[in-house]
Amino acid sequence: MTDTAPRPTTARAGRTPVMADVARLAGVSHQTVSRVINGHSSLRPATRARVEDAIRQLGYRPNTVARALVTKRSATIGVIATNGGLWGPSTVHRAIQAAAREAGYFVSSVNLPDVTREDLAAAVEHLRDHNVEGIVMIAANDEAVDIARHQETGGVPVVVVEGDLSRAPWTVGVDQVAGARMATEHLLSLGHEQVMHVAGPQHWEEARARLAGWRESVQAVGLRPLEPLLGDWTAESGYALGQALAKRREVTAVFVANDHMAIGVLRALWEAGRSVPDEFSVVGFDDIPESGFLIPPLTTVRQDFDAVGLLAIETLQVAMRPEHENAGDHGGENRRGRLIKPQLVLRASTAPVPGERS
Amino acid sequence: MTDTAPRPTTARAGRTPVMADVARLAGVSHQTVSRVINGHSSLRPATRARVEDAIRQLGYRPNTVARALVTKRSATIGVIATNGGLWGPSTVHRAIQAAAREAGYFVSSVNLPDVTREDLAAAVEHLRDHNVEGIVMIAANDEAVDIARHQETGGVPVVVVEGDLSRAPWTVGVDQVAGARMATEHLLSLGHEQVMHVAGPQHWEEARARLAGWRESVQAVGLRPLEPLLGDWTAESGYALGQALAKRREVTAVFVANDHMAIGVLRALWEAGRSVPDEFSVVGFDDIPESGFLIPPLTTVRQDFDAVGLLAIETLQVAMRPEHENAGDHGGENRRGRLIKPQLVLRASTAPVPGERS
DNA sequence: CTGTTAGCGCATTCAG
DNA sequence: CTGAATGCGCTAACAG
Repeated sequence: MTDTAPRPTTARAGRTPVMADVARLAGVSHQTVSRVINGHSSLRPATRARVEDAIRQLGYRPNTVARALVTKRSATIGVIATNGGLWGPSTVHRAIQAAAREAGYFVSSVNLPDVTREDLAAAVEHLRDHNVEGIVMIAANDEAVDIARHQETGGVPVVVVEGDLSRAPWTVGVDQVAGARMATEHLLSLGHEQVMHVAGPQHWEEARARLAGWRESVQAVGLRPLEPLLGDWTAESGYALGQALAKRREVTAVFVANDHMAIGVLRALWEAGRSVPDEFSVVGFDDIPESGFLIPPLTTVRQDFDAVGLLAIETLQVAMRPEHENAGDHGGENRRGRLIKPQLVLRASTAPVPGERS
Repeated sequence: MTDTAPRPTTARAGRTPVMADVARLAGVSHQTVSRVINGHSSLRPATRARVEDAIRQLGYRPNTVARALVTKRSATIGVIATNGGLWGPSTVHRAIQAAAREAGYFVSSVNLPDVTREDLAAAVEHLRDHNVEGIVMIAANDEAVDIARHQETGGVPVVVVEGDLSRAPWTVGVDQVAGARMATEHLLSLGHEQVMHVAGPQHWEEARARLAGWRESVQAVGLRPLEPLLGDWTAESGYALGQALAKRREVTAVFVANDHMAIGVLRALWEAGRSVPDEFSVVGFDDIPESGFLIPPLTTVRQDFDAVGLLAIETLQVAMRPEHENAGDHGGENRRGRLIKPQLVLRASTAPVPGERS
């Protein structure tokens, strides 16, 4: 910017060195430098050493932007997060970042406050503009999955993180239905005659899956499922729903769709004087770090988010391979996905129904 | 990739259109296209309209990578988060993303699991490689601030988010000391003879600032501060420390450095049979969404993270202006920063000391 | 007001 | 095994 007299035959001081500077110092052409950087095999060890020396001396670092311009690759993947700071999605996000770094990818994230179709589309465009090689969508609501399914990404492969393999060609996640069943069956096995469900917002696939798992389990023992209570993932909604729940003396057990809502439920039950677990059993979902320290410590379903992150990146790498370029076109034939099994964590918020010994 | 016969005079089908394609369609030079895209003023409305039409027809989108190569700007800012999923930093992170988008920036984030000097340096390099125009560091521990202070960023301005203006040239954050004082003074005003402090990890500036605020307040009323209990931000550590705390009958009030630890403290107190707030008062810090639904609802200090995010981006934009290029060289002369005042949220976990009417 | 000429920093043909 | 040309898609001077 400020050089008025460029000196073409020598590295200009104070400027970040470019490949040509290295070449000059090593006494080779700039292609040769390019070759050692990209680990080309056919190079005399001596020249390679000279070049590497020069690189070190100059503190040269390849310009990723220039490289991306010519290769049309960027070694970066995009992440679209559509969560509002929820613990689960945030944790997955971090796990994905870590896994991506491990795999040598840079990651660019877009956090969407609202999850309208337009915002989502804009995020994809944004990421495409930056030449991302693949995209991971976290906490996909229905709109997000639509975009992924319809391949409205200009050929950029998308891996969706959710608990239903049937909606997008590439999916990874935790088996939500299985988790919900574990929770519900645990409650049932304790002798509870009915198990209520405090559900998450039904435009989230995870919420629907947990509800489905609960319903299946209840029906499996010949019961007619109660009308579920619908929350929005927050402790506040859990509290409101918990107040209603506390009044229904015939109910003695509830499976709450996440731990945050469970906190609200616990509070409402406590306020109403219904002792947990003596009179009432509660199971959550997520195993947030605080769950073991609530009053009482919460029995819940743990999801291995690190595994999800790893799996997401692995899957994306497969999806990015050229032979899968049109994975979406096969209407599901080409589907690949894997769900991780969750785990029930037993704590003090569940107990046999009063007056029973199960 | 697969075109074997490029047709130089016409837009190749199936390829994403470039500027030249638009120019051809509009019957102008590609430079003119560049001008309408960059909102140049001197353009005949007619030509501009023709070009815009062509852009729309072709669905043309400028190639950001190519643009970045020549302008050395990228319209993206980097965010380095060194939190392990803590609620505060994560929330700030989202707020920053939102504010950056609003300001027209793309953001690339790097989440560091470990916060070693090397990792931090690597993250900075990573971001520089991608031509970020500025960097925001969240939840800076001491190593992070060192890097920012010593300008080891190759000229890329860095804004640090923390509660101490004196450590880095550009800082934004919440006034931690003020928040801690509000919490402690509230407890003192309730008539408690002593206020204990459960502190965060002392290599975090926030933790030290909250401790300092507590200590100041205690000393201000002529008391000798007790030896603080040191935790690590987690509910688990809060629980362990809370157990020790419960045994000390002379203590009736505690200011806990964050809400997560406070959850553990609440649980330990409850287990030990020390009723909150009747026998014991507890104040937290953060106001996580669950705080109002704990047993009992937690009195705490709320930080306006959205404001922090906005301020961070504003500050970064100032720092990125050319005249500030060497802000770090002035050894503090050039310092700019602003702290946002926190707010005490009164709930049910605090009450006058037993047998008093304050 | 618009077109022409360069060149950003690199990888990719092709020659030797 | 290495070097010389060519161009990725765009913006920045300069002309006109």
